[in-house]
Amino acid sequence: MSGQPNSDRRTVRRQETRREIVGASWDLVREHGLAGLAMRDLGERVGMRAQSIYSYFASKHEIYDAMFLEGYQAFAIWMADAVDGDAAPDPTGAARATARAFVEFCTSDPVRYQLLFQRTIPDFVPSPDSYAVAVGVYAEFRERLSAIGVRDQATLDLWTAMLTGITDQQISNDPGGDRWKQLIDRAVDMLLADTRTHTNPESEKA
Amino acid sequence: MSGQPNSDRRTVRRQETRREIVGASWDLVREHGLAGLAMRDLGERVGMRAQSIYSYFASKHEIYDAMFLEGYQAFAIWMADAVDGDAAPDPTGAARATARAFVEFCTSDPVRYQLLFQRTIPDFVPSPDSYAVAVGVYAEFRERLSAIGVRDQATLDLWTAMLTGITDQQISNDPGGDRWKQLIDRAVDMLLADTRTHTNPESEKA
DNA sequence: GTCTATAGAATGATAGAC
DNA sequence: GTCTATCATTCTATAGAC
Repeated sequence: MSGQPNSDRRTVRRQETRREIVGASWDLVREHGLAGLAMRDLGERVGMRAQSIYSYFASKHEIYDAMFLEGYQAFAIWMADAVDGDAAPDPTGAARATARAFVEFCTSDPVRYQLLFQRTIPDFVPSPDSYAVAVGVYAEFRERLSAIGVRDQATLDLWTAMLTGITDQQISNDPGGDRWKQLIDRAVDMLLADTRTHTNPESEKA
Repeated sequence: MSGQPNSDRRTVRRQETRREIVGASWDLVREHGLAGLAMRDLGERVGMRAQSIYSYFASKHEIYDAMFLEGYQAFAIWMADAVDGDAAPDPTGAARATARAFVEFCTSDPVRYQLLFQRTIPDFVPSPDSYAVAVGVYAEFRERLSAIGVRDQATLDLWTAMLTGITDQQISNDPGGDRWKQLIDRAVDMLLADTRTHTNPESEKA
């Protein structure tokens, strides 16, 4: 039959354990903060000694890297799902849906937001592979905004500032609540009006 | 003449050294990040052993607390100065000046912004005294926005989200530049238009 | 692959001589 | 008030037995 069945099984088992370790890491950073991830705690959580984890990941940064990659993949799926349901909605509706999806993704898991979109872990740099995925996913998001009418850089910068501003305030000053989230639609309307004023219709086709 | 001249001199000398330590702390956190402040480095910087600093501050948190207080006092002065120059400007001009002053204060010293307006040092809680000063200064800022026409909570939240969003993006993605800062006037115009739409003229006098 | 043992480097803070 | 000496803790990571 197929060659090296033992080897395959081992590979599968190994991948499962790696996933388990990454999953436990997410739990721990949600409890103790992103920088508070300790190999000892992690080992205890998955039922082995801290040193044994090095059989699966060469370093702690490699674990962060796996989380970083997983986070961006989750972001791509989340944003795709958020638009699938709507069959050709009006422009305002589409813009609101995109903005809501983005803020909801970020605030639903503050630590993940921190890992993906803020620079807060000392000395952590994503691997080239993970970074490439991140860049691709970000390009998708940019296209989504482009479809809404956000095309030039300055306008895009204004949108990202507004949406991350709402996100940050929500996370910092009303975690678990919706004090800033409920301002999303109002913010989008405001941004759309501004965008239409500042976008030259001629250059839109460029 | 006056009693206890020796004691007075000692007190003055002591205050000077405390100031020197706090100043060196600012330098160090700008170099190594807010969490990267180490007592050993600090001692080296002020020309004494790390242990000797404990004669001036009971703990590292007490040093953070002194920086926190100093930062809010600097904020109050900065914002007051920013408006003094303008003799009864038009409403839009006043709003722009306030927004520019706020963002400029924050981006001119990212670590200070982090200490004052973000929650990022593990286990650091300002002392009641310092916190009281912070609350007072924040109330002043709120009044300043109220003068611009920002009175209800939701509108205030939208303004803070926009201004901190611009600040965060500027610090994170274009440190030292002005890519987001140059959007301030546009953002203010946008916010003012929105604020006038959402504010009931009747309730403004309330 | 998991363990014990341990290296090696930081850190904040205290005790007590001077 | 400053020093030396030192404690106590925490952490990542490696070596080698089993």
